[in-house]
Parts: sequence; structure tokens; C-alpha cells
Amino acid sequence: MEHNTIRVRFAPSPTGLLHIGGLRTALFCYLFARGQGGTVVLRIEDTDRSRFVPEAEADIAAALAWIGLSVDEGPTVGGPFGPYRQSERKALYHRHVKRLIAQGDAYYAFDTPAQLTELRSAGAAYNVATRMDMTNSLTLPADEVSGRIADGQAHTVRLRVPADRTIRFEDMVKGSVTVESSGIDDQVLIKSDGMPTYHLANVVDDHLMQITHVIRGDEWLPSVAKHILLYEALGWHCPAMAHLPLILSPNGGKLSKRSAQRLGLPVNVRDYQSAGYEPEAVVNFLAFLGWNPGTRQEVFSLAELEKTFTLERVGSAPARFDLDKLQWFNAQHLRRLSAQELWDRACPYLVEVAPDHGVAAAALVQDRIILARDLAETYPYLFTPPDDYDPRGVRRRWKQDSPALVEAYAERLSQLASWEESALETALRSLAAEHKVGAGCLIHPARLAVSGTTAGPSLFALLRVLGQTEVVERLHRAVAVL
RNA sequence: GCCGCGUUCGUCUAGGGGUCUAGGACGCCGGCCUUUCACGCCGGUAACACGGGUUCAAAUCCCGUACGCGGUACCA
Repeated sequence: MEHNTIRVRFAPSPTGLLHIGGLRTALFCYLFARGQGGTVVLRIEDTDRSRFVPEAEADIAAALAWIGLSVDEGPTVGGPFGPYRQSERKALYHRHVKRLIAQGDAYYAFDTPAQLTELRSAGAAYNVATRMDMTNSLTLPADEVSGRIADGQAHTVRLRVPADRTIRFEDMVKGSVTVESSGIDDQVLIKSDGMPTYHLANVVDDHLMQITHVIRGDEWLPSVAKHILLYEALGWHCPAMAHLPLILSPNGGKLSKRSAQRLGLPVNVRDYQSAGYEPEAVVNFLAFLGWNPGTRQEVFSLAELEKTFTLERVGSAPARFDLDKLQWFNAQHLRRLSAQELWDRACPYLVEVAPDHGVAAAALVQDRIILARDLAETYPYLFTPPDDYDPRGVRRRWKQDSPALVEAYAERLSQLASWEESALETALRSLAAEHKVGAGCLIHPARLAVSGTTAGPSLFALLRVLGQTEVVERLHRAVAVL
């Protein structure tokens, strides 16, 4: 693929399994980049040792692969701007921070957690108003600062945030945003364990990796001002920004693991996978949460989305999660599959070995199911004879004359030379006429006998798919049992 | 608390001064099709948060209020 200069990154934190909201961010990054012929970078933001989960990175990769998002550069594929894990880029951050300190835009701070707590409980913040009262390289003599560092005393590096700056920027989805620097604390840039904070690592990496568009969740919008201050101090250009509206739980609150569980919703991408949703449906559903093409089309493949997606059409209000809609999308995408593909996807849910009429069975119920697993779970009789017969159905449909009629039909069918739907129907209707009863007196008991239920696909299509031997056997058995 | 962002049917949304008696989709309800149940088709239900401006004209622009979400960490 021909790549132009557009470079976008998806930068998750490996603190747990990839969340559905994180996947949506990844999707929008991907769609924007692919639509522009740009490059997709995966960067692992593992600067928080305390929350680091070793399996998380593999889960992220698996989730992206599952829904079909390819990555051009990243920790496993490599690329010219690596390494792609922030924990492996420590030296880079320190190099740039040294410059900031030398320029007077950042300073060492030696305050203890207790001091900081005291500061906050006094209702104050670490900023212009208070920094000269704290223990830092702004207030300590130079030789004491170097002494403390040489002694290995715990310290952080903080950004010296200017007192009265109005920071204005244009967000591609939110529009114009204004923030006063007076409301921003002197941000920690390097933590006492030597790791960079998100803000520093993010700015340094986005610049070094030549990221042109920062596309991420709305929760970062207030941080942009801090980042702009950093870009300015470092003398770098700020990439274009696009902050995506958050996905809310169906009742409007935050879509947290707990709230989702309470509502019976999957949260992690792998939960969607194991619940049986198709990747195409998840993609389509996620794309329509906060974005729409402005046309009547609703069902999109990933490739179609790549062509159609624009950031301009991303809305700015948070969107609630709607499971009904996901299910509808799932049903729609199932119908776009060939019968063979549908059968392949349903196979994992079948306990029995794949029968040779599997594809025909899939075609039979393709437009009736919501999940591929429904093929196995709501139509088990397509593959195994019914264990029992719906009692309500028996009461309603299995009449006095049913055994004789069904037996006669079985007899007729065993004699049949052609196993075409029309032949099956003709046989039934003529038999009914001979017995001077309506066709329904035979159709309903026959369905019950063959499937154990009163609902399902057209009887004759069902019989055709099941095959002569099986059908005759099931009819006989029902007559014997009922 | 302070700061930022947001607010059109229950939900996702179209619309960005007159074409809006506000359109589509999901859901829900009804009908048709089908001697079953779905699908499909047809129809129905239901919204511009509130209050002030600006304007000949406001869902659309401005201000305020309410509500929601986010941020305010040596988490990202």
C-alpha cells in the first residue's frame, strides 16, 4: 500500500484486557489513516509499572487481529521509529527533559508524598502560587540540588507552567477549545521511579514518531493544553488533534466493567468474541457510535468504512451503548455471508460432528438467526432428532387423527422417488385431500414430529434438508412416542 | 469546588437561519405475507433540555440556567 505522510497511532496502556471503548478508538484511528492512505502505528504505553499486566499486550494484538485492523508499525511488526514500547524508550524522555531543565522550563522537585498531601489538604495546588514554597531546584541552591540527586534522593521533574497564558486550539471533532494555564498545576514529567508520565512520553513519542494526527478518547481533551505547553517548550509542532466522544453505558453512566456486568453487557473485546458476535458486526456497530455517513446506508464492511469514514462526520456528544443495535448489525452481517461461510462460523458451536447437510441447514435459517451459534442452539433438530416434543405444541397440534396421518405420510415419503420440495408438498396435499382433511392437519403434526416444536422454517424445505431416511425415521418415531 | 466539553424520538442519529406540520435506523405496537415461527413488506408510536435575546424568520446564532460526561494524580 502506498503511504503518504499521514501517520496515526493507537496508544493503549497495557493495564488489562482491551475494552470495547479502546477498540472503538483503535477503529477510528485505523479508519482515518486507511482512508487517507496513511500509516497506522501501535504504541504500547507501559509507563505505569504498578498497573502493568503482562498479558495485556497480547490481548490488544489479538483484539485488533480479530476485527481485522492491521498495523504498519508496532512492537511486534517493528518499524523505523521503534522501539514501540515506552518502557524501552526511557533514555529518550530523559534526554529531552534535560533540555527542558536547562532552558528553565522544568525543574527537579524533592517534595515528599506527605508534603504534597499537606499542600492539597490546604486547598492549594503545585503551581505558580506555591512552587516557591516547595522543595525544588527553584528554591534550593544549585549545589544542594546536585547533592541530593547524587545521594539518590527520590525526586520528580516538573513542568514550569506559565502563570497567565490562554491556550486555544482547534480540535477536529470538538472545534475550538480554550484553556487558561492558571488552572494547570506544574505537571510531573518524570516520576520518582524514573519513568515518564503520560504527558511527557506522549508528546515526545508523537513527535519522534512523526505522528500527524492524534486521535484518542475525549478524556484527554483537558490535557491538550499541557501538551501544547510541552510542544512549545520543546520547540516542536503540535500534531492535529481529534478527541472522540466517549461510549456510555445504556443508562447514561460511565461504561465501566462493573456497570456493564450489572447490565449483562460484555465489556472486553474478547467477551464479544466469546459471546458469539461477528467481528464485522462489532466494527459496524462501533463505527456508528458517534459517526454516521450522512446517507441511508447502515450496513458497512470494514473496507467500505475505510472509504467512507471522515473525522468531520464524527459527532461531539457521548453515545450510549445499545445491545439491540449490535444484535441487529450482527444479523445483517450474517446474511451477507455465503451459506458456506455461515456454516463455517457456526461449526464451533456444534457438539456433533459436522453433518453433510450443514451448508444447506445454514442456508435454511440464515435470515432467521441473530448469532451464528443460533444455528446450533435454536435449531438443534437440524442436526439431531428431537429428544422430546414441546408439550404445548403437542396439546395444540397433535390431534386424534395425527398418528394415522403422519404414519401414512411417512409411508408415502419412503416411496418417493424425487426429494424435491414440490414433491414433498404434493405428496402431503394429496394425502390430506384423500383423507378429506385440511393440509394443516398434516403440516403441523409433521413439523412437530420432525422438529419437536411448532415453529421453524417451512416444513417442506426442512424435510428436504433433513433427507429422506432421517425424515421417515423421525416420523415413525413420533408416532410411536406420542 | 474549579476547569473543559456536551444536550434532536427510549437508543444511535440527519439537519447547521426559511425547503422542518423535524428525516432515517434500532426497539416497541399494528397490518400484510405464511395453514407455524421468523424474515420481508406496509403502517403507527415517539424528540429540537429550559429561559432570555438577535432576526421578517431559530432545532439551527448569542447569553444564562439545568442536567450529563470528562478533567482536576509521581493513572493512563
